[in-house]
Amino acid sequence: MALNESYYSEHPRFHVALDCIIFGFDRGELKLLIHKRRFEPAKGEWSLFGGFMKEDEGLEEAANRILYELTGLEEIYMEELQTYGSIDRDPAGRVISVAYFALIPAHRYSEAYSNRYGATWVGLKDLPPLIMDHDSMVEKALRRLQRRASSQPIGFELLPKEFTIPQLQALYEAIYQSKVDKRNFRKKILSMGVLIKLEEKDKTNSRKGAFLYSFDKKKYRKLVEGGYNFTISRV
Amino acid sequence: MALNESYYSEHPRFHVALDCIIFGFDRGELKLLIHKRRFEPAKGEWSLFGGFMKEDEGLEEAANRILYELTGLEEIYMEELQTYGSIDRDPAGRVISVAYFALIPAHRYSEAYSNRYGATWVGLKDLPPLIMDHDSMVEKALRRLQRRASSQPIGFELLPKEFTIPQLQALYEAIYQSKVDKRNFRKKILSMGVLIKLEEKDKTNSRKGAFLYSFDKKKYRKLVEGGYNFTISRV
DNA sequence: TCAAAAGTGTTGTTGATACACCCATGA
DNA sequence: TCATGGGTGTATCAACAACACTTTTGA
Repeated sequence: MALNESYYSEHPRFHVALDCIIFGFDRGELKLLIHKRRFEPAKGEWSLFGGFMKEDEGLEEAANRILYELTGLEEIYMEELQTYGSIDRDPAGRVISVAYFALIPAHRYSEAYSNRYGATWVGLKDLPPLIMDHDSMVEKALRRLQRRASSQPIGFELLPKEFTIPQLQALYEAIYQSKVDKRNFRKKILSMGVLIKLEEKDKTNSRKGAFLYSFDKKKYRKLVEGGYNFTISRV
Repeated sequence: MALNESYYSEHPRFHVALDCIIFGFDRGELKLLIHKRRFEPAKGEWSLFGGFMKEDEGLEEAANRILYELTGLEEIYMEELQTYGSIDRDPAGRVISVAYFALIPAHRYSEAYSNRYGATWVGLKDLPPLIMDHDSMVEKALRRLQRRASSQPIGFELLPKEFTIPQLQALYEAIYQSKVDKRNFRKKILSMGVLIKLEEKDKTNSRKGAFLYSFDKKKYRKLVEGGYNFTISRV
């Protein structure tokens, strides 16, 4: 800190906040975890989850802390989305906010946390207006999700360890917000050879039941090392 | 500011800096604009260009200011790369740095600025070690540039308004760091219909001379609106 | 027995790749 | 006249898109 003072002290300092755009997939719908803000300004309005960075933590660390506090989950998929720093983005003062985009397996998110923090899963189509620039963060996050989903196997972050192909397809349809051809989808995803077919079927959605699969992370890693490109086309 | 005090004042504040990864293309080589740092810590070592954000400017504004001060150029292609905020990234104190990735037409960059700021164009392959986490910024920026170049027509940001196809191809080869087939490249780029063939030839590189082209921005915009996807494959 | 979701192949089209020779020109 | 870089076309292959019927089973 002594150094800090001597070299940089003539420069202004800013509050640094983090906002998390948290996606989940539940009942065939892509959802966002939001809540009603509990402090001024804009108390009571819908908002993303966020918090201020502390003196003794790094950025990523802070984002992980906030996600952990909110969900009790660790090792969540998370990446930086963008940093927002307009002068007047927060009416209560100058705040630089780093937006993070996270995917959580909704089934692992417990109600207990929901009650504690007033968190609510809201379908993307039923999203209320959010405070400040949070709407544009969500918009950008969705575009990022769409791009990522088509070039990296991140869909699996949103599903249980064991899932069916129709479930996976429904997830992609929710992300792309468009229908996908059943046969082509199966062919493509299975041809990559990164799904492990299990013995059991899941019968919650049909009488016939659909086979369960799991994602073979190791095999995927090897493919990537060999230059393989995961792609699921958008239309 | 009154509000700021009342609501947020219990939270710490941080220095916010910006670092610019500035690419240029000159003599068939992809280059980076760097300089020897003029203040402590790490004075005299190679560094990206950067600066601290001021109280009365937004993030993008600050990035544009820094680029303008350094190059005298406006309307430069620029996008946020990532925000770096490890606790110990700067030995002199806690600084959150937002890294920006910029493309400038090297031919428009004047020597005058170079002298004033000690700026130097260095080929990517001859890059000296940079201070702090700047090396990883550059690495990430290069990957970003490669991805962008293959899906958006940003190559033109690095070339003069009028350029030849061999020049354009050399640029792509420099970005991808690999050779590209001449005939396939031509076919692909011309089939998109966003290049306008001019009358003149450029004879600086061959006796025969190569026809000059310019990029048709309007046509490109229309194509994009119609759902067109610019792609130039990587290999 | 029937409703509802799971599962299955083929064909045409398109885009990517690989590849070798002639052209124009100034020195 | 020749050395240098500019310019051109075709054939093969892989990936994508379109498309309709059968299977299973619980109610």
